[in-house]
Amino acid sequence: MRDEVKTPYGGAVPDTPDPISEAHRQWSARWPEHADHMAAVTSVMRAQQLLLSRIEAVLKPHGLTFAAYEALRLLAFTRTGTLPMGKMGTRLMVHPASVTNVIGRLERRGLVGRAPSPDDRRVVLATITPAGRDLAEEATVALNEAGFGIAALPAERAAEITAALRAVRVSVGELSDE
Amino acid sequence: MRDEVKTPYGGAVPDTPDPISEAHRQWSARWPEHADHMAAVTSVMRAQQLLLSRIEAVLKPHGLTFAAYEALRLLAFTRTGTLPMGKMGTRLMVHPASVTNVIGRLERRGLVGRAPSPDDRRVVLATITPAGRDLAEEATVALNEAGFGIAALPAERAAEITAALRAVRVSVGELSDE
DNA sequence: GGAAACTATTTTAACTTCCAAATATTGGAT
DNA sequence: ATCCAATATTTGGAAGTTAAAATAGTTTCC
Repeated sequence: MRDEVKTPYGGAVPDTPDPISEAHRQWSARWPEHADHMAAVTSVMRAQQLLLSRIEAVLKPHGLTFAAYEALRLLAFTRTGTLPMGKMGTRLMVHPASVTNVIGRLERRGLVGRAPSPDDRRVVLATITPAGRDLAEEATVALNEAGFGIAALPAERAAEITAALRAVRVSVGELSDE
Repeated sequence: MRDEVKTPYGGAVPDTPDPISEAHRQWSARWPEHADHMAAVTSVMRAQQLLLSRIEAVLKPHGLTFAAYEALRLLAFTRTGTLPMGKMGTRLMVHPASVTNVIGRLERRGLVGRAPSPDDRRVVLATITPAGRDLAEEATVALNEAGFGIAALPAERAAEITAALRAVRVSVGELSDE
């Protein structure tokens, strides 16, 4: 009886020992000075894919995608539980259209309410409902218990990743160097 | 005259100095033992978003998305320029349906051809055309020149990222520890 | 030789993202 | 007072993703 783990696709298994080292070698042959950059970018892409797939698996039983979870958590972390749509886009760093989309779906499920701002009628305020708060809390507990998909990774390794990637954010100008 | 860079959304600017440190602080207050994992995962997500947006900006003038570029490059790197659809999915680590999708679009543009395998008629072979090769080469040069979106990052920093993320791939079981 | 099991690809359907183009609303300059 | 430029959100459309089901072809094993 085979085990048949039913991996979601983020868990697909490569057919070479380490596809990234492999690609690095290939690149080195023709563009040696760019091979490290290529490998770093590919690593980020692949890590993101793996992590996202694990996180969504944790969230799925709670009926949330990662995008929905982030939106809900953002509102839950706000004192009043309310934020203008535009502000949410900035904080989550996603396109305004995406915010409209996610909040629309959360609204239909009664997890978030939507109302025009009294101060500026162009602005729409999203507000988390009690049900939304409960779900956010529940999902957060689940994610923590799952160690965000990398429970097996020692905390120091995790911190190294954050540090190494800070350089990317700085280089791209998201962060001031300081 | 303001500069108005017209940032694609990956380039949105946060409104706090470092949103990730911020989140780490928030998390530490309630779930100290998970804060590092949370921050690492968030960093990967954010870095991916930033890099993808820069890379797609480089690719756009050539009429390619990143997914399309990867498929084309994979074929171009093959000696014969031909690969079964399934194999492409494995190599690129994407769902078979995505391969069908991307190859379909490339085929319509004459960059790739498609034909059933003579050996096994379940199998469909994708083959890069001369036009496809030219475009792949052109796009690769552009990406190299742009340093894959992180030209400003010293090669050593790039290598650190690859090393740090290898731990994720190992922890998730994509790679054997060796 | 034929039924059953497995494999490869495509289709369908549900989501997500982003961009570009409306639509409103506000606020500043004349 | 009004016109014009900026701002906030939504809509519509192209792409990409995955899961699940449908189709077709191959193998395996009595």
